[in-house]
Amino acid sequence: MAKTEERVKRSRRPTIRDVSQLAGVSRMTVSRVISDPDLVLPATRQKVASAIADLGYVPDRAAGSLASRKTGFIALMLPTLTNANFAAVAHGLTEVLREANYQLLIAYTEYDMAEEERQLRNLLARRPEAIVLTGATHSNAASKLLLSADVPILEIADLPSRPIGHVIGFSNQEVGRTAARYLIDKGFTRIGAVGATVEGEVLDHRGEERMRGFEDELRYAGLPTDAVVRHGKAPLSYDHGAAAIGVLLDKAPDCEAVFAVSDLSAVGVLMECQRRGISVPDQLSVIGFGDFEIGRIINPPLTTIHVDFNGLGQRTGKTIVELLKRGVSSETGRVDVGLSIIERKSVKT
Amino acid sequence: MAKTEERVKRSRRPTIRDVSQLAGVSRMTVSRVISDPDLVLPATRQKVASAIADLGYVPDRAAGSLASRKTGFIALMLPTLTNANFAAVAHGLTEVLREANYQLLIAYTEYDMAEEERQLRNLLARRPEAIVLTGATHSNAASKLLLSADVPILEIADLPSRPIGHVIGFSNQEVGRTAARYLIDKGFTRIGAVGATVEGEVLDHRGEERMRGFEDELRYAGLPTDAVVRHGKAPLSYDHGAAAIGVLLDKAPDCEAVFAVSDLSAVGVLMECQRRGISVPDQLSVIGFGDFEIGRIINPPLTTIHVDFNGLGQRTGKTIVELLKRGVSSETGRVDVGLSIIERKSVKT
DNA sequence: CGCCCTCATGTTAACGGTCCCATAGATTTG
DNA sequence: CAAATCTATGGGACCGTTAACATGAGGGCG
Repeated sequence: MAKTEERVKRSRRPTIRDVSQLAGVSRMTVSRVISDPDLVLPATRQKVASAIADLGYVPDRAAGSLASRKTGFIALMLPTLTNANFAAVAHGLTEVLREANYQLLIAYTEYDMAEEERQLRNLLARRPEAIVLTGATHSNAASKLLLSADVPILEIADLPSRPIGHVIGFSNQEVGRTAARYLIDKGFTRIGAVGATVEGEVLDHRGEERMRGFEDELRYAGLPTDAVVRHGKAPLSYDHGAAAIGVLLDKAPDCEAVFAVSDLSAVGVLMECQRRGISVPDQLSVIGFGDFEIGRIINPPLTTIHVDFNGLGQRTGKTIVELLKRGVSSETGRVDVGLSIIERKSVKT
Repeated sequence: MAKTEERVKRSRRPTIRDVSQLAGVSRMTVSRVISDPDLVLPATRQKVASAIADLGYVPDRAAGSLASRKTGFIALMLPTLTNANFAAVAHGLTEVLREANYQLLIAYTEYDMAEEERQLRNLLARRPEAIVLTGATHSNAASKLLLSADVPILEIADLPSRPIGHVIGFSNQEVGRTAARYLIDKGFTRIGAVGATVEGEVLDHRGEERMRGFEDELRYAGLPTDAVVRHGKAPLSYDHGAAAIGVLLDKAPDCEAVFAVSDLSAVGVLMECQRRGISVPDQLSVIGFGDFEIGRIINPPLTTIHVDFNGLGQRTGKTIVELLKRGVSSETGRVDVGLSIIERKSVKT
């Protein structure tokens, strides 16, 4: 009178065992109805399905993960969620992964490398089947953790020279260079830029790459780089641009054209110029990066460098699905999704 | 020569067993070093710690969850991630939950109720210890699932009349009413609004509540509601506002003041007005909702209704931590975080 | 000096699924 | 028509961890 009849336990969540008993089949059959119904006779399937419905059974993926060694998690590490382009990446990624029944595990680092490491450790404990990282700069410890994780690693939104996994991205340096070339070709000679500072633990590597590319190209053209201003810290936003352009104009009042490492900053620049009565593009030309929606709507519409972030997310998702379908493949792909200039009205022609 | 000595298995991930053998202690001791180090003698702790480091051991939370019946997951369901205010909620929530070592599981529905149900089922299979929902309108099946989940449910960013769990939010109707009252008090009599349509499965309940509150207040004041325009579908954005104000002005060219259910739309309205040479606020006053950063930076700065979304997220996080600490408590709290008008320059005084 | 505590650690049995193999009946095949 | 193959289902071990209880060594105390 012990063992068997302790159904007295008041209302825990139903398990697969409860379902199997109610349906009069084995646990394994229930499991099959859930994960691959075609293996089960329609009549049996029906019995099981109604037992599931009656009990309100919801399978426990933690138990399933443990047994099958597949968690269905994909880890995504972002600098921040409060940036439309990163959100777009997450969005595109989800779209694709949803279909394949993967669940995204999102962590964000606030551009802080120590935090990245902590977050990574947390994520790894969940045994993701693939790991997606934004940007290519990681601490040593982080790299070691990643390497020993033994799952596909995807580095996106960058084009690192020494990647540790698959790469799907674009060159942030090239973004900077393209912006510079564009302005130089328009005939400007007094050219500046605004970005974030690079001190401390909290920094925006990808933005800094864009700044460097920009400076390189100015130098290459024999132009001065003294109007390239690093001000405030990531994440960049409208206020950043408004403040930074002030600093820039103090330093170089004769500046004719400016590159902002983010459209958000660029919009801040535009608004500050309106306030100061500086006409864009007549007195100052502005080019941004990111092609945020606001740039299209603002007056004057913002000339910017576009990258298809949503598509980048989708592409990453497809790669992951592909990779996981055909087992481990350690050949590391490298995809450059490229970039394009969107010419609008904020640069004088 | 069987059983014991099959360490030949080439390099699976190390388990707690490997660590315990290397450190010469039991598995339980390793477990304690990880989850509550104070229970273990410093010397032992040290041995274990270095075994962990040597092997690069990372615990498997799926196994841990199964055994301890605690997953450390908190589920968050949002309409979309591409909205700064929802992102801010996620942000505030994470800040708090990080400390307490919970991992956020984010799902988004694209304002689609069928999708909400699917997502909910996925989330539930992960056994979250609490579930956070935005908005208070759910399908019947979803409500049933939620109720039987037997974990705290928090409904946020709304103030439902018949809540199914804890509520931390504000009244979206009150937002609409407040906006209307503000414009009425300013002496306007020809007042309109722009929001999204309400047809089909995909809709923005919370936005619609704001519209209703607005209409109610107009009616209460004896004013016509024919300039309240529902156009396009959620998620709202800049383009929405630009398009919707066109529709509104066709219908009611004499409109003096307009409420946009989202700042994003409001900014679109402002920009479209600039393009059409309509002076804001001289010819048309505009008030928005959400206090998005862009509204502060734009010219003229946007008058809007502010809700502290980041704080709302934090508060939600704290409530969850509190709730989980002191075991199940089924008393359902109700917190109104309130709202405030931010007067800037887009409404004529 | 025996007794009882406390503290550090070990032992055992779950947790809720799925993998792998076995089995019995139905169906094909030479 | 016996053997081989296929189909639908079942049985048991196992995934990696922790809860709960057991154990044994040391310390304080009357």
